[in-house]
This record gives sequence, structure tokens and C-alpha cells, in this order.
Amino acid sequence: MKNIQLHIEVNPDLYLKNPDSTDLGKKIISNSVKLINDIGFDNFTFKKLGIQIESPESSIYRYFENKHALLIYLVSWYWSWVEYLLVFSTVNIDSPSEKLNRSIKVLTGPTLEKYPTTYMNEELLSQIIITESVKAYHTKNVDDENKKGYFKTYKKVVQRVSDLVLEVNSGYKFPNMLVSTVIEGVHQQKYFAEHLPALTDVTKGKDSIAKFYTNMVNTIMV
Amino acid sequence: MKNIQLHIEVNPDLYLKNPDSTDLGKKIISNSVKLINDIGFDNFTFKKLGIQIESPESSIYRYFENKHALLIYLVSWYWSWVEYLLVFSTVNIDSPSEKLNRSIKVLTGPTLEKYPTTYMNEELLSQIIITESVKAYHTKNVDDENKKGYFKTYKKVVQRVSDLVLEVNSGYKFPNMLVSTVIEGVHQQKYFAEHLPALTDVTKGKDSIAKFYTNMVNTIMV
DNA sequence: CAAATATAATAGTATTACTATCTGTTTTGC
DNA sequence: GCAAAACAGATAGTAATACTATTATATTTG
Repeated sequence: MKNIQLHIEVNPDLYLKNPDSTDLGKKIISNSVKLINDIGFDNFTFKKLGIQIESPESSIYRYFENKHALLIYLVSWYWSWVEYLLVFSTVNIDSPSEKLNRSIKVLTGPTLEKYPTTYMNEELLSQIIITESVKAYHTKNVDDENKKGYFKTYKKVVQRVSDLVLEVNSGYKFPNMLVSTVIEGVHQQKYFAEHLPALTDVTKGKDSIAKFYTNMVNTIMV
Repeated sequence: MKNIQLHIEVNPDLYLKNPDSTDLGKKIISNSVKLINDIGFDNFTFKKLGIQIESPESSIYRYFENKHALLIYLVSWYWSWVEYLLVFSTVNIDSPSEKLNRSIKVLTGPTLEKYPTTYMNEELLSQIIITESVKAYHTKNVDDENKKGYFKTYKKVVQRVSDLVLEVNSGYKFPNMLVSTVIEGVHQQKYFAEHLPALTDVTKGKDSIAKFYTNMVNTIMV
């Protein structure tokens, strides 16, 4: 076993003060997840969050430079959590293809597991990822932020699953493209199912998204 | 031939006054495409656009309710243009599978064709779609705006290609999912190739994105 | 040529996205 | 047990954003 991470880790450059280290910090995280879900990231402000947690916005600014940094923090936390789930779902499994199957299941399926932390609501966070995460990297500063390592936890997840793809079929030419297409596609289709059903096939059953992408991996790789 | 549209058409609810009908309107469109490309949609304001075209922002507000409506207008224009390209690339072709092939080529490939309009820069517009179009429908108002028909031109494109998928394989279960996955995937991978190359496989050649998705359609449908 | 339509010019408002400073209260390190 | 450091609260202030409103003036059209 090499390089396995058993705890959530986000790049310290993403915050001014670690929100995990204080009560107020944890309140900021848990309430921002709720508030972003309620009103959407575009309408979300530190002022409104401050009112919700009964703290001045200036206190929130001591933890995060701005709301964009907070969003990237949440996205980063999410992918670190997904990596944790991937590790656990594949540990002690020998067969690469079985490991890949289980990984795809983690990426496509509904995950009800929790990370042992009281202040993070993973279900609401997953919802934020589906709805808002594209805004984390569709900005004029992506390149800068990428250089600073802001998207490392996402890239690690893609890397991990891509490596499994290559273990199963070492000749496959586009492992990263396949994996990022599946990951983004699953989120996208879940969003479409809820808001733009004409772009998807929801009537074909609740698990059709998982079916579609699982089938895609299996047929494309051989 | 039924239901074929030979001109660009956007939902009139998207604008207060048709920008196509006046000089100022055309200036607003062509310069917004340039400015959004330069500074990004998030930093784009009607004030800055007004400075660029040397008109007060209040004049721009007579055409569009706000910058979000303008973005949806551009996205809508783009998909109407893509439909026009799809129609032309498949007209007079009898074989459904050849029609599908040509359609996928339009969706994946670089398109250098222009629509006969002087004021629209299709290349810059395509760039905006890749970078900013997700912001058009990842909002708290999607459902409302969808009801008003703001995303109709996009849905029509997906519908058109999905119908071809079913013509080739009438038993295929997820035509919409397949097509929207390809369309969104192509844009996404182009964005990744430029900004987050770890999520894609750009080193495998410039046309690897087109190859990957073309192969995906061919292998998944059989 | 009058009426309608268009743009320009200017002003003003509420909200957003911060920054700065100052005051207390805890925590910690010796 | 006490001083220093760290932390949160309170308040104020600024520039930019996202508009709305009004009036004046130029252009088009019936």
C-alpha cells in the first residue's frame, strides 16, 4: 500500500485560517453548505452567511479571502472525501477489473456513507458539487489557481481511476478523458434529470445514469 | 423535408428589443462577444461594454434585461447556428448512419464555416460557449427559464441528433444521454486541454477529443 | 411635417465585495 | 497566575456593480 490518504486534506493556500481549527470555522463551513444550497452560489454572500451564523462578515473574511476561495475549498474537500471512499471500496481487492468496477460504482452511484465529521453534510455538499462546482474552475484565473494546486484533489481522483483503467487495459489511449467524462457526465446528467430532462433519459428508470456510464466504461475499454 | 430552419432564430423573450434590428444592437452583440472573451463573463459588465462601444449602459439595458439574458441570447444563437450546420451537413444524405457520422463530426470537430452575418464572430462565440455556457443554466432560475423556452435551441440540437441515433438503432435506450454527453464532453475536454490538462489526454494528438467521442458513439450504440 | 422611435446624457439607489480599526474575551506559554 | 498572543465582535467606510429614472435630442416613418 502506497500513498494512501485516510483523512480529508485540502490545500492550506485555500484558506487564510483553517476552518477546521475553530468553532467559528466549522460553523462557517456547515452553514455555507446549507446557505449555498438554499439560495445558490451566485446569490450567496458573506454578509448573508454572517447573518445566518450571527457573526459579522469581517470575521468570515479572516477564514477565506472571498466566496470563490470558499467554493474551491468545498470542492476540494469533496474530492478528498471521494478519494477516501475510493480507497475504502477497493482496499484488499486484488483484481484490477474488480477494483475498477467498484470505483466506477463509487463515482456513479448515490453514496450514503459519511466521513466521521460532525459539521459536514455530505449530501448537501454533493448537491453543491452537481450544481455549482463548474463555477470553481470556469474563471479567468483557472491557470493561476491550477498552478497553486487548488484542483489537486480532483486531479488525484481522476489519476487514481485512470491508473486502474490502465491496469485493466494498458493499451488504452485515453484513460484520463474516459474518467473525467464519466465523472463530469454523471454530475451533468443528474443536473439535467432535475432541471432539463429533455437532455437526458430519466424516464428509463432511476439508475439509468449509473447504467449508462458503467456500460460506457465497459464497452469503450475493450 | 420537414421542420428545417434556415436562419438563426432566438426566443424573443430573451431580449427587450431585437439586437438584430438596429446598428446599436449589432454593436452590442459583436462587442459583447469580444469583451466576454477578453475579460471573462464574471468580470463583464454593461458599464464596461458601454465604454467599449461608446454608448451609455442605459442604452444597453434597453436591449437586454441584464447580462445573464445576454449570455443566454448568445448561447441560444450558438445552438441555432449549430442546428443550421447540422442541417446543411446532412441534407441530401440518405443513409441514417452516414447522417449520424456527419452530425457527430459537426459536434466534435472544429467548424470554420460562417453564418452569413457580418457582426457575429463565430470563432469567438464558440470559445465563449466552451468557457461560459455552463453559467447560462447553472442558476437558481433554470426551471423558470426553461419553462419560458430559453434553452429550446439547445434541446432541439440534442433532439435532432438523438433522432438519428434512434434511426440507426431503434432499440437504443439512452439516446439523449449519449448525445448530451458527447456535446458537453467535447466542450469540457477542450476546456480541460487548455486549462487542466491533467484531466484529459492532449499529448495523444490534437484530434484525440474528436477521436474519443466518435469512437464512443460507434462502440456504445452497437 | 408631426408623431413615433431611438439614442445620449446624467443622476441616483441598493447591494456587493471588500478593508480597516478598535474593543473586548479567551487561550497559551512561561 | 499573569502577560502576550490569538480570536471574535462591532462598527465604519469605500469602490464597484447592477440596476432605474428622467430629460433632452436626433432620426425615421406614415
